Amino acid sequence: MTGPRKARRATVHDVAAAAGVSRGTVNRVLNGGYVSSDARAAIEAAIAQVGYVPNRAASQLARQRSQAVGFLALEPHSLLLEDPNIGSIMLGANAVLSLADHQMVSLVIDSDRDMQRVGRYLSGGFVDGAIIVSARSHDPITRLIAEIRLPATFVGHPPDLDRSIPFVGIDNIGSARAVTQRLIETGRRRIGMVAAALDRDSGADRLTGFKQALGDRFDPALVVDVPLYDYAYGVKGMRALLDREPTLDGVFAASDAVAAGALETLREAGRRVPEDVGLVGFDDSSWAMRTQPSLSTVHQPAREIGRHAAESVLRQIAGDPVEPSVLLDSPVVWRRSA
Amino acid sequence: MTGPRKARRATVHDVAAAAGVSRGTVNRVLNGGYVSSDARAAIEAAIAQVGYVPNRAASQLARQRSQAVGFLALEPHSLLLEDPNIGSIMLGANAVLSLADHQMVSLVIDSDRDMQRVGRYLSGGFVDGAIIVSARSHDPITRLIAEIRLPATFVGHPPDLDRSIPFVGIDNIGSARAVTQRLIETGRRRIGMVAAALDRDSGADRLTGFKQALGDRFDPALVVDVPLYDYAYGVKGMRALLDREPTLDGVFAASDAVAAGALETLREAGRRVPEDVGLVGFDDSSWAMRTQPSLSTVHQPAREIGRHAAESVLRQIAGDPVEPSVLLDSPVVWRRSA
DNA sequence: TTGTAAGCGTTATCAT
DNA sequence: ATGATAACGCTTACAA
Repeated sequence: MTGPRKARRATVHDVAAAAGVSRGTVNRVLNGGYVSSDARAAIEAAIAQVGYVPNRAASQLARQRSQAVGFLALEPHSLLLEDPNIGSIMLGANAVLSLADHQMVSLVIDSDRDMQRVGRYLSGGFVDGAIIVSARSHDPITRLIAEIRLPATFVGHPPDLDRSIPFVGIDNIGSARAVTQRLIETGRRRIGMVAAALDRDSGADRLTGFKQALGDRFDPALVVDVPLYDYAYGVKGMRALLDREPTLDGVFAASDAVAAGALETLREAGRRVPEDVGLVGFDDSSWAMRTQPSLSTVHQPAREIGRHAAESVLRQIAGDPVEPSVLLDSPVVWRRSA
Repeated sequence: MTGPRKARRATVHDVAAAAGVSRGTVNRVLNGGYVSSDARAAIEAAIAQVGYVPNRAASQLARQRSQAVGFLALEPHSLLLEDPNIGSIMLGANAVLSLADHQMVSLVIDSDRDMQRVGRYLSGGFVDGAIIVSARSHDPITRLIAEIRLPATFVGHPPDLDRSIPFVGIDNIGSARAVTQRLIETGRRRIGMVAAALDRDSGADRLTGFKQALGDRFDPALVVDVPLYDYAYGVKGMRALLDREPTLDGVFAASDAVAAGALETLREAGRRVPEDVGLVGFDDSSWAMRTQPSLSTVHQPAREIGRHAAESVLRQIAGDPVEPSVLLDSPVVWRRSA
């Protein structure tokens, strides 16, 4: 219970002394190399005895790499708290980084101050690469990364992408088209959309897909848009839509959270789903299974996305060629809401 | 577009050369100290000109500290994906660390391999301290932290706490008692509990509070317990409870997720909430507002918890005294389910 | 197979 | 106010 607040940590030097060999030899048993079994045994004993733990900062400085990869989510806090996919993306990415013996460090950016500090962290050589979720290319971090040529890949398609940074994502347009298409096929005639986050590529693309599916029958009056992928905005958007077009019988909500809000509004308005109105969402997030009825939606292969992003970064770090973009399959899953 | 894969980065040395001064002087403008304004101007110009960015690994090595604090969530992936509070805790912690110019790095532990690697990371001097969410003291990481005397504080009360590590949390027993109490006061006579995660202190404490509130009227037959705080287990637990005691009119679910599952089961069984059965949860997570009706529950001040934890770690790093434990207020919030 | 020594980029001490 | 210079702990040629 007593003792120095911070004991001096044993170094390679101490191990070498304890084992009666040179530091070079110690390093060889640590990092692989030719060592006699006598020496190896002595050194391993010494390591245990003095309680040696390597100092990564020193190693990083000498090697000029950190064996760490940053994971950044660039978004108002809401992302971290609300986004159903981000956790899975992290886990997917971590799984492959872990296998490659890289430490994933996730950095939260929640203020300008954070932005600055993280910038310094990244440029400080603390990570060999980075995975960036939902960046826009005017983000300071994005510029910084391009500038310092840090191996990085985006998750999601930044709108005006810096072509030098690869990305992995899904085909929002195609999936939105597909999900709308089925709404049409199941006989809905007046189909509206609660679009969201049109300032992001994902939001804009989902609207584009919706338009494409409807073709000539597309009616701009049947689209309302809200700023965020969010339950409360789903409520708001659906109310507006219902005001404009009380006879509507199909709705594409830009995300499951939005769909959940829309569902609540429809219920309040006395519309049954799916009997009176067919409703589809996007994301296949935890919302989708929790609503009553469960939501038909587009599945995002979040885990896979994370894996691919990590692989892409690792390849860049290794200096291997990478695909500038990969789009993963995001199939429509039909449940009960449409 | 062309150029070296990785440009050599400018160092203090380069800056010094470009400004025609010594490295010492450069360092002084970087880290504060007496510098003539001439020199300062020249150096600042040189910094911009050569594009100097400090190397944190070198700095860390020299200073023997990293200005970084680790954030670890020790739990099966589910935590990261499901736990509604963890994001808020992170944000709260990050806010205070950020103000103190510390980088929060969150490390995911999702496998034994991760555990090992993170262990090395922590002992490698990459962080000056750590915040640990939901550890148990037999966790290897917990032992390690105690061993290397890394400044750390727990979030949540580890069951058999290593007294040398402070913690911040809430009073699970008291809050469970309070929430059960109100169930009693509103006239419920046959009150059951879907307990969960009894192998954790939070789970066990909530059950204890429940017992305390009921006193003599506590009936062990009205408690079922499930392994995890989870919707699916809520369904399962509630079914079991209903089988045992069809006449029950009040239920305390160990978490909002569990309560949501229980709610669904009650609905399927034709019981109206709150008319036939009063239901309360715990956490005040996003579930609470999403269910129909919304859940009465116990509010966890997650943001505050994060802040306190961060402050505690910073104080330890600074060598200041810290409270061995702080319990934050977790008020009951009444909504519509009871 | 093992030892030696020169870095890696900063910081800190001590003269000047 | 400024300039040398020695750490910091590890890696990596190169010698032996």
